[in-house]
Amino acid sequence: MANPRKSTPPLAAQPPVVRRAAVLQPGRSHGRPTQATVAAQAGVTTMTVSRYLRSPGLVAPPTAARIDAALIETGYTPNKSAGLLAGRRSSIVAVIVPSIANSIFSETVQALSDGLQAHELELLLASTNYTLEREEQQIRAVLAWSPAALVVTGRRHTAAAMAMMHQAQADGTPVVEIWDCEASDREIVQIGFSHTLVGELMAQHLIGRGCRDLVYVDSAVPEDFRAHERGKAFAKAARAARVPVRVLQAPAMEPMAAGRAMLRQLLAQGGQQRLGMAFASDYPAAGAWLQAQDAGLLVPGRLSLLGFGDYPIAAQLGSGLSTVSVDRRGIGSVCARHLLASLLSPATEAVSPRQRVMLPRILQRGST
Amino acid sequence: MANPRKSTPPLAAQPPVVRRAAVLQPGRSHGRPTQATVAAQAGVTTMTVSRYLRSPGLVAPPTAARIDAALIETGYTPNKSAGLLAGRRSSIVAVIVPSIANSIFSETVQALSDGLQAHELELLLASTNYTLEREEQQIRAVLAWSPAALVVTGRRHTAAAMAMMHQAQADGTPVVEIWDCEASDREIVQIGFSHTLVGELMAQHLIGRGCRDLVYVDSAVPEDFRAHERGKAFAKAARAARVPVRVLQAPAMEPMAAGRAMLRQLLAQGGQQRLGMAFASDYPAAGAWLQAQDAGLLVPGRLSLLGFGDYPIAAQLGSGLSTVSVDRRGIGSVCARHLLASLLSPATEAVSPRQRVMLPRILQRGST
DNA sequence: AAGCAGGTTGTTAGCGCTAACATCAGATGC
DNA sequence: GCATCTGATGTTAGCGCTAACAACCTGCTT
Repeated sequence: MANPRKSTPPLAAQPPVVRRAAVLQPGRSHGRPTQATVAAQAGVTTMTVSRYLRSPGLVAPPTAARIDAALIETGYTPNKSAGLLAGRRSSIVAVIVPSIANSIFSETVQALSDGLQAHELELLLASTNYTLEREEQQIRAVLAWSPAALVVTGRRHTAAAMAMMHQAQADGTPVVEIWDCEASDREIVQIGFSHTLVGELMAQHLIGRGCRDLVYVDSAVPEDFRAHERGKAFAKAARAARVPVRVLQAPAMEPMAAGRAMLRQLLAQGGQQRLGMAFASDYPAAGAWLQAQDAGLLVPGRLSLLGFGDYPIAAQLGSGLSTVSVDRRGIGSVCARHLLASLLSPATEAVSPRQRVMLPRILQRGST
Repeated sequence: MANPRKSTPPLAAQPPVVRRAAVLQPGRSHGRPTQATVAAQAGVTTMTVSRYLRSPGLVAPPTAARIDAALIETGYTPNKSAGLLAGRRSSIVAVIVPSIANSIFSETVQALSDGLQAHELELLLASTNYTLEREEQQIRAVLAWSPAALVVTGRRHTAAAMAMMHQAQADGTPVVEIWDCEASDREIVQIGFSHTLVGELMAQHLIGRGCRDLVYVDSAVPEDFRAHERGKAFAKAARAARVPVRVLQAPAMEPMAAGRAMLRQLLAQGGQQRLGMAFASDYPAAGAWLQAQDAGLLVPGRLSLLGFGDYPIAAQLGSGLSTVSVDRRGIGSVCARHLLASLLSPATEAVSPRQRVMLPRILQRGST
């Protein structure tokens, strides 16, 4: 196979420096340096480069030094797609939340991200805008990246989404549902808390504080199932205690403004009983608190306000807004730990508890 | 090469149904159905399946129908890694923000995500926790996925990060800096606003409202360069107008609480001039507003408060908190549009404006 | 009847990387 | 001195998909 022409310069003649543009075929390559570029530079084969990158201990120190130099000189960046395709080891964790902007989830995502970063896992984030249909699409889309794990929000999904989740789990991909913890007949790990329990606690607290007319101000978002579920449990618990209760849907506007509007509306209707209002989140509750203050209403005398989420604002309003504290960051960090554990030892995954229940707590402050 | 043994069953003998588990080699395949599975089921080659998936118009209707059926029956999920490797067409947009939890960025990310979703682009999100070093790592990590585009926050980066960004851009990957718009000698597209201008506007506004003692309450985060920059410009503008000015760093605590603490501290120091406080964001400003109210301080008589960001809370506090409105969602949607445009026609990218400047506006409300 | 356009499908090769095995020198044991 | 082992590197073959092109089959022209 040697070139017959004598005048051909010997192949061994070291070219000065292997440059970026020196692509072999102009065809399909995109010009970025690959392991082959590095290998040529270091005078080894790609396998040795690959080996060095993944387990440096396996290559001899002098070779390692040459590869190191070549890595720097070429400015090599690994190609994860190729690595994933060849090695079937993914470093992506797919996370699907209803909303990125909503701080209720973003803190959980942040904690999850923090927990995974140390282990070189990256986040593929998708939002559903509170739509099951969109969630199904997003699950389908992220699964195409063969993620190392899949994290979804809540326990309600379309049938197709459910099927994909089970399929993924059967294929060995850990699947976790966060922010909910209820139905336990399924095989999906859940990390969160019971929204039914939250609703009950909220009702009990307001009743215990002497409220004799209860209102739950529900989320205006149709597919915010968890808020609705809290409302349902709230109403049920109130009825069980024979306290009049209404579940009202907040108007579809900015949450704090919606809280103000709801209180205005209720006050316009009159009623002399001690009113207890529970909200789907602290924001409308804070709005109502500000509205009550502007109206000179006695809180918690005439009106008790109870939020949900323990956002910073709740602690800052006057003597404080009572609320339900749920460990938003905790869900993310527990999830991260769970994923790391089951990725490291897939066998134990089936054994580990199917649910990680976090306990919501009522934080009583000045508003109740 | 034919098998010499006569008794070998003919290879052409059609197996009843190609099932999931029927992998050819037990070796490296992971069992998920591939285009080959679908192709076998539909009686065509993988190329036809691939073609159908990407441009259905190119395959004959009867074939299309068979492939469709096979797709459903096998439950095929594409493998994006393989597609990316073979086709060099990425559907990932990498976004790097200082913090996911911070709603200042999450709304931008949400808008960006919304803008990209219609075009089947997905988000690879990474957060730097306000560290340039971490940002560099994250850029390196996301580039390994050959993203279709790279979005980073701000214009300050490590030298290595900068080099990677320029390299990526040279390789044809659009790179955008969001949330800043200042240095224009570089080749990176910027979408945002001038934080210097914001600082000047804030100072001018407070001076114009009669404040004769100015304070800028700066972010406690060391690498929140943009907040510092607003503070610097604020101080400079105040000095130019010969108004006494201080730049104080907020204590490292929850932002609203920090705002309260700062006001307490300032009041303890005395001073009778009309005090004008500007904040790095609406949250500490809101904290100070609540603190002023608790202390019975006359706002805006004795004290003027000016926030930044126009968060919902600013509009809800009593007669309103004056603030600087910046189009957080707008940055994301403009960025999405820009990316889509330059991905569709890479040629025009160089021609298009290097900066998309958004204008901050002072929203005067009850607090100034 | 040969040729040719146009639509449909197949063949080949390779994207960049890694698993599994093969190779080969040098060190060790008996 | 020869088998054996060990450590370092190379070879081969693919992961699942797609670009480029080749092949084929109509139907239609000349």
